[in-house]
Amino acid sequence: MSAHASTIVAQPTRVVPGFLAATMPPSLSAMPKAQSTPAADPLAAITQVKVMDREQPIFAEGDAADALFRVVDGVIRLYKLLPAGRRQIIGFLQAGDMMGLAFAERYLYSAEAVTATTVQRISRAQLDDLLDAQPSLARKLLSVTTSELVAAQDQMLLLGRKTALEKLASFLLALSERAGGKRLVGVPMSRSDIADYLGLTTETVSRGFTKLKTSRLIRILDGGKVELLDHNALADLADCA
Amino acid sequence: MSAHASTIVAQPTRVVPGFLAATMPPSLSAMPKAQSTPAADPLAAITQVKVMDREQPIFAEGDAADALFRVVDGVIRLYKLLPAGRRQIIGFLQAGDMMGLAFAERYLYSAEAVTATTVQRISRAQLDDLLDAQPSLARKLLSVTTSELVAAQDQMLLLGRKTALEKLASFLLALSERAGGKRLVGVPMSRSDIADYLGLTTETVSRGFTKLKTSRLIRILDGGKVELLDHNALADLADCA
DNA sequence: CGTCCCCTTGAACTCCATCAAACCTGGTGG
DNA sequence: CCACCAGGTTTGATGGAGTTCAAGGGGACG
Repeated sequence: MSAHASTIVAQPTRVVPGFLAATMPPSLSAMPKAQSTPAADPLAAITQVKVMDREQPIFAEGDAADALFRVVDGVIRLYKLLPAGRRQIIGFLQAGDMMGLAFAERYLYSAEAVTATTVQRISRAQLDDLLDAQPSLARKLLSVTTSELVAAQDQMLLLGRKTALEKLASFLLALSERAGGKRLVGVPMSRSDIADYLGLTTETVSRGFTKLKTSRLIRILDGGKVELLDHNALADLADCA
Repeated sequence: MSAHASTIVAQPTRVVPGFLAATMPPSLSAMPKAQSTPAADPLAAITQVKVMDREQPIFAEGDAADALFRVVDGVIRLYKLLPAGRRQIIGFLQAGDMMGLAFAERYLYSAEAVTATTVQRISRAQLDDLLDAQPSLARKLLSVTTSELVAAQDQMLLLGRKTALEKLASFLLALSERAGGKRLVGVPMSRSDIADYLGLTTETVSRGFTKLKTSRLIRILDGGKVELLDHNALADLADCA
């Protein structure tokens, strides 16, 4: 089940961006400058760093949930499966995001690396201790979780009430926003990942990309990069009909 | 916008079920026996009780988010709208559930009473004070929010990857579970509410009910009650194809 | 008793899924 | 170094689940 062939390092030599990096500002994802905020991270003391290859499993739905994880670098997908094999990707995680923070015995979704990834592993027991010792941490976690809930609610609106093209436009804009609003957006996940995130099929996603391309709203570049040519038109598409 | 024609009472004379009533056990919703757990609720001291008629607005997306609410009795719907008028219901709230717990300036969804409803209003400022005074409260709220997040993820799976009939079966089972696993489930919301919750149309919901009825999986009774005739068959439908 | 609203049912359509095949691309081994 | 191969992607043709449009019940309330 969870045979992670990943490297486990004792403790990171450099401190990662401040604890709430991903959720507070639009996230300066993957900042390579070393220890910028040395005093910020209350979790740093109890983390193990794991480096993972792309397409590697991190944990699976149903595994004992004895740890949670924070993404330091790379992209991770969280997903749930139906018995028939249908997959719904719950979210893509990037630097600063956390996962596994459910107070349940077992993980309720699976996690896999999309790209080569570095994560911090935080044991549940140690986190509980830390929560006792440092009550303000609970408020930070509450804030993080609330943000996730807000994102989940937006995704419900998308899944339940948007058309294929609207979903795609929303997705690209969300990626762009997450990366700081750039015109050039990295899209490291496959068409089938995108499809399973948006409740579509790979074919429909592909056709959507083609349509956005021929409509001059985006340009598709090498290396999984997409250029947003008309941010406004995309935004119109994303929020409306 | 937010012209609530509701009664505001100073302070409840009876204490409502313990703080996490709805999320911890399958929820003994609406227990009419008076003050059962007198010492349990840390929020009781800062709440105002509001009694609302059915179909009344509580707050709207975009309103200043200066309070959060806990449902004492009745059913409430939370929803988001797309400009074109399409509606996605984010959730139905019942006794014990909370809403408005987003650390944002403004509400990110609208809330309306489905049935006649009693809610507790908790001002944000007072909650913040209470969180300072009583740090353990943050952990409880974290736990509540995490449960909501889990539910939201399940709903994403439903919206993205289930068929109309599977959605309906899942919905009925969730209602039943929430009510303690009874065969007889109260379904106080309209077909159109259900449709907007499941990402369908009223017509499809209606056809689904008919199909479940003719398949002998449910029976539709008066007063918005549904009897689940074959729990197993429904569960098969709900989790799979 | 009438009216309104919700629910149900029917018929036609449409968007997206499904099935199928060609295309591209990066990695591999000869 | 290049041909080959495997995987993902794109494009095409067809079909179906669910929507849309439309009309007919049925219950609650005045």
